[in-house]
Amino acid sequence: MGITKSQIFDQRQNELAQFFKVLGHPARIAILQHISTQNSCICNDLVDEIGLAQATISQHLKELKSIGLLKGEIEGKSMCYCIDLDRWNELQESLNSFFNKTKHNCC
Amino acid sequence: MGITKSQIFDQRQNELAQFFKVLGHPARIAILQHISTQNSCICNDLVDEIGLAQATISQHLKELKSIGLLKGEIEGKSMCYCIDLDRWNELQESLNSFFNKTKHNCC
DNA sequence: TTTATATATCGCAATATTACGATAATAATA
DNA sequence: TATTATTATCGTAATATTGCGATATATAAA
Repeated sequence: MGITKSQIFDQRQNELAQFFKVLGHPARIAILQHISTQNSCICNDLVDEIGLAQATISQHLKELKSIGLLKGEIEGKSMCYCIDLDRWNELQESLNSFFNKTKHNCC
Repeated sequence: MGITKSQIFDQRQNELAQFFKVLGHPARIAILQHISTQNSCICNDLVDEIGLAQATISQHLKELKSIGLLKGEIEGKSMCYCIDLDRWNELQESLNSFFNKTKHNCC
């Protein structure tokens, strides 16, 4: 197997899980943290900073883009990757909503 | 490869990522949601409710236990799995702290 | 135009995850 | 004690993820 049975869950559950999944890698956490400490955010910095190969960083950036957390603009010969603040806040709310709705104590 | 280079990240980054990773599967989201709607929380219910095999549910429960989100007590011949509310709140705070510290706009 | 720089994508190998049937372990019940 | 019910674990197959070198692409600079 190895394939997640997405069809037995609803869209909200799949989306929420996908979002958590993308954040579920230390390199992607580190990338977000590094970007947030900078005023300019260029991929090349990340390769030196994080210590993974350029191809690997590029792949992680792609996943962060896939859930809308990063937006990238071409700036000269490099890319300017930044956190999309609207999406960031939206996801934080979405996630807090899950936490607040789900918490329950029975034991 | 396929192996995450945890050693190049700090403990906080690895922990945070691990936490996100465990929540990054729709079955585990569904399990938490289902448990939170019940006063008694028994694994056997989950198998019918979620639609995955008993062995699979048991595996997912184990992962949720691994980050402390669930606590289980033996109750007769079945298990009572519940959300550990202290840990739940702790993780929610930890996660909000990450979101609040990391958000930044440069573009 | 040529060269250098920056990023994305492809292809692959190693490892991890997901799912499940079979079976073990444990406790209640007949 | 034998049976039934519930959950955990083992073994395995299918698929996904991680990471990287090689290469393609695109822009700036020489």
